[in-house]
Amino acid sequence: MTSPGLRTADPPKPTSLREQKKLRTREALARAAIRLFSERGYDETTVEEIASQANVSARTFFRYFKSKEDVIFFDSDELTETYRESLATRIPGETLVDRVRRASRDVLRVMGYEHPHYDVRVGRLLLEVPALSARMAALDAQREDILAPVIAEEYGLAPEDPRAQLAAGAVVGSIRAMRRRWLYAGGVDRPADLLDEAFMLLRRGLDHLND
Amino acid sequence: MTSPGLRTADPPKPTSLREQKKLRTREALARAAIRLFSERGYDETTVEEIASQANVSARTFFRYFKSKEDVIFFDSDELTETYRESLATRIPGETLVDRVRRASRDVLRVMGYEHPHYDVRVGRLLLEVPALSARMAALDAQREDILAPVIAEEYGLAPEDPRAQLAAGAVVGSIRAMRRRWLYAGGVDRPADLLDEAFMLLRRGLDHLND
DNA sequence: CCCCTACTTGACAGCGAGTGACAAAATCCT
DNA sequence: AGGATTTTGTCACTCGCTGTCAAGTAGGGG
Repeated sequence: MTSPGLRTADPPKPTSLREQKKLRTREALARAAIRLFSERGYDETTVEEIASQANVSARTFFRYFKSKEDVIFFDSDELTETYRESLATRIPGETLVDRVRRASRDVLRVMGYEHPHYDVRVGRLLLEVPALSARMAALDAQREDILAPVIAEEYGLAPEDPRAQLAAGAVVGSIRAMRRRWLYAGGVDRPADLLDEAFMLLRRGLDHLND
Repeated sequence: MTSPGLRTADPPKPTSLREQKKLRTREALARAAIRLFSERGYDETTVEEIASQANVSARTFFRYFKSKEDVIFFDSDELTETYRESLATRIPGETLVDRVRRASRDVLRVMGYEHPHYDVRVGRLLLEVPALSARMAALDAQREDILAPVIAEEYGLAPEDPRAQLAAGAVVGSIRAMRRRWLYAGGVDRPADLLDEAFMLLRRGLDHLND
């Protein structure tokens, strides 16, 4: 609904000389931004500086990213799609909780360890900088909306049943809590481990939804 | 941590002639802002216009509110305190879930029906306008931090036990989901009713935390 | 009643994010 | 190479927000 991403017409081989340069510029901007953000903070970094580090004008920055914060979230559509597809995939014998956990882990896997959100410094910015935490909240809401009908179907409820929406909210809320813990409780744990712990605890609660 | 509110020194009778005028100005600004926001949207309303409606300069607006969005959240500290105190109060025979529900209802009660957040139009802004949803997320996180040790104590866990934090995240996530439902599913239900439904469903899940 | 002090306000200047318009430069195609 | 297309830089502008400073206003003491 918000960011169209950069996935519009790659069928005709996007590897023209022009496209390569664009890709390099985009990456240079993203790298510079993330480095500056984590070094000096978000508000303390101006778009002018980011653009300068990528040997480009500030105006050009906004041609690649809709906003300053977009440089952190430009691949969020891809991750959301991964989540949706993994949730849609059913593996025989797999419980609902396991399916949700698999989907969450798939998202982490697609992100990869070099993803900026894996950086604890950047991660904290996601919670502390209003513009970023707002995007984060929107993404969580998006996942709730994806998850709710899946839960509803599993329990034979209507897609918009409030109980399913509530359960989805609880699941996403749990994940958010573990994310916060990861970022503030030393930051030593791996996100995937905390995720596992969350789902281990969620299983009992969620399994009682159809009492 | 963010907004000091307007609750600093009212013991020595804040009803001097000067204070009265300040209060009226503050209220005029808040009313004008909320009216303009809900009529024309947040981004479409400039601080200049708000100030003008209150017969005051834009500079003065920022003397009363730290930011444009603060005009919506200036009483959030009071609500957080209500939540904290209600959670700290134990009523004999009351279960934990009932206690959390009571605290949430107390917050709604203190807000009162004339509170801007009761307005569906304003409420949607809280989810859609980045600056506002970021504040909302921060408030939810704050409540999680208040709730987690309460849950921990109830189940004999350490205050920072991840299970308690996760449960708190689930509870707050559930409430957030019901809030979203209230704002988008027609907006006919009363928040308090959805809250009750949420806690009815939460009871089962939460009661299995100490398996 | 007046003046002194403290507080409040308005006007101005300035910064950074973001956008529209237009011209210059790079790239692509033939 | 030349023309069409795309990308980029520059300029100018709006709006949120802040610092500064001078002017205005209320309250207290003489």
